[in-house]
Amino acid sequence: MARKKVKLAWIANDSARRATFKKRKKGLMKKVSELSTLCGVEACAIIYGSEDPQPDVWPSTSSEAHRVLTRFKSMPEMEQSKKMMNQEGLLRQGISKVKEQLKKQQRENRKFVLTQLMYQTLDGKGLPDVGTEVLHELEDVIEEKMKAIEERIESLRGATSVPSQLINGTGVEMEMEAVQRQKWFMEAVLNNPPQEQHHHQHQHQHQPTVYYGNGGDDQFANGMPYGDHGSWPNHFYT
Amino acid sequence: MARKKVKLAWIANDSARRATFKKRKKGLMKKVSELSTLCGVEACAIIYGSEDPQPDVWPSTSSEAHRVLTRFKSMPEMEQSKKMMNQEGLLRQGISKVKEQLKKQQRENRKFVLTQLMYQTLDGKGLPDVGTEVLHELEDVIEEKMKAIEERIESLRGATSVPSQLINGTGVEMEMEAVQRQKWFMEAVLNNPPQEQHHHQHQHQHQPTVYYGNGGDDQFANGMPYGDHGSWPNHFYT
DNA sequence: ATTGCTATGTATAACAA
DNA sequence: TTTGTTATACATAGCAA
Repeated sequence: MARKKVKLAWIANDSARRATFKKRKKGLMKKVSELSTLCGVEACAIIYGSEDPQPDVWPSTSSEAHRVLTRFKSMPEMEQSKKMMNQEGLLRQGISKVKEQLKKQQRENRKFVLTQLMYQTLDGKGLPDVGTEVLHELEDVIEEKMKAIEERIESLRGATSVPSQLINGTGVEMEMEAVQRQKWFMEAVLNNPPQEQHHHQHQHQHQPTVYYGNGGDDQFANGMPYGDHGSWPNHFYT
Repeated sequence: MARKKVKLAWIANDSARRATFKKRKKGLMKKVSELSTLCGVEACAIIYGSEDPQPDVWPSTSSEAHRVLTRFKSMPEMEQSKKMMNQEGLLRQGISKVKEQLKKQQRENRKFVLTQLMYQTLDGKGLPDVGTEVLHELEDVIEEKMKAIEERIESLRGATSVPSQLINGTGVEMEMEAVQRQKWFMEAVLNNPPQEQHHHQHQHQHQPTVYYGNGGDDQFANGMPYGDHGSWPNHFYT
């Protein structure tokens, strides 16, 4: 069972490496042939086994292979290297991937935090001293939540043909009301000229870690709402 | 959703074919590079797009590609680019940096989620069905919180020489009690033989994204608690 | 080493935005 | 068209015979 994720590195164990090589070579050849067939393009793969001086080649008929190779070699190097997928390309791809993940997570984080904020307020904890931008985001979250609730009600009414009276008791409507109230509250807050926000720089010393970064698209920026850019979740308690 | 078995034949539809070509080419390149890395063999792939006269090629530098091709044609070897190493090094460094951030954030996330969990339980919401490992983590968070509270009390007593009676009313002691209660509750839970945790494989379909990877220290793993690996935050509400 | 098996990791087809 | 998402098909690591 393929239980591990397989470290992308030279496999030291001899027999394991050979086994992997065999399996993967086969798979690779299949892929090349598939690509060639499905998309009707010329393709070629050459693989040298560690010991065998005889490489495995696709396509099988060397005439075809030679055709591809010749075509390749007959073109100036400058042009050749343009589209080459090299280690560098793969690495860049890797970075992008991680960075993408990071951003994705940050988005999810923010949403989670906002949801928490919403429920806290619903619980009567009061809304922390957040900026207008945050309030707008909150609004979006609430809207989304409302929509979800409405859909839930719809499905209850429609799919199972439940009499509307029976929906009482599911708690859905109460929740909806609460959210609705919250929404109005939000609007009220937003329509009030927001006071100047101080940045009590040194009152947050006991907060956990604080990252810098601004959520822009800089190389390695971090967009978590935790930063020093406004008042945030850590203010809720403690 | 890959619902079809994909007939192994030329894809007539133009845009579909292009899309497939793009995806599969990328996958193929990755495979080639993996094979080369894992088994330490020389390999090369050349793919001509149906329109672009420029082929996509692996491996990296044209010199490397040529080396393979040349070997295939029994020709002298070409030299290796050295600039590559530097570039590669820098890129790897970049990946490390981003990955580190990712991990840091993940830790932070987890802590935040745990804190929320703690307060939710304090609010009498009840503890969700989490595993023992999570409970242990919760314990740590609570401990840390207790410590912070105690320190706060100390500073109040010491620094400003406030009579202990006046500390009542700051809410600190009440909170401390609550946390203490919580702690005991935790211990009670922990001492109860934890029920077998099912992994309702197909009951979480509405969870957000699930990444591959297992949170180990693999190349591009993702260790967020959000995944499919247990019961988590999304279960708290709605 | 080879073959066969199966639990997992990955690739990607069909959609959706 | 590109990008993102999800359900499936597919590839293959680790084992055992």
